[in-house]
Amino acid sequence: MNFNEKVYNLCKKIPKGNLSTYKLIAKKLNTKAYRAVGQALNKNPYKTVPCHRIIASNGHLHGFASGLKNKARLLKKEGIKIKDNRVLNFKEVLYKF
DNA sequence: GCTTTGACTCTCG
DNA sequence: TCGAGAGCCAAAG
Repeated sequence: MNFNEKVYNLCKKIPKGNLSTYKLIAKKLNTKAYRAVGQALNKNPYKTVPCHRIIASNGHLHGFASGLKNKARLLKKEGIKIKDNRVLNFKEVLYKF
């Protein structure tokens, strides 16, 4: 299994209503390639990967490809509060694997 | 095969 | 609190 697939695999494990960060994923993979994780998710070929559930480590939405508004609304539907591109209840919905 | 770039994060001033 | 620099890894040019 290559690096990207590991990333996708972990993302799919995030339950609905939760989210995670690049940092945690990289940590779980025993690497510090935070940026590589972002790259992999940016152009992930798998529709099954909920890439919108992955955000920056400080709970800030750091710029998604398909528009922050869209992703923010999507997350809201799952019970995550978004305001000004930031996750309000970040600590509560953070999934730590 | 080397260089650049990017949905990142940490540290320092 | 905020910006700049460094470190990290993979993919594209």
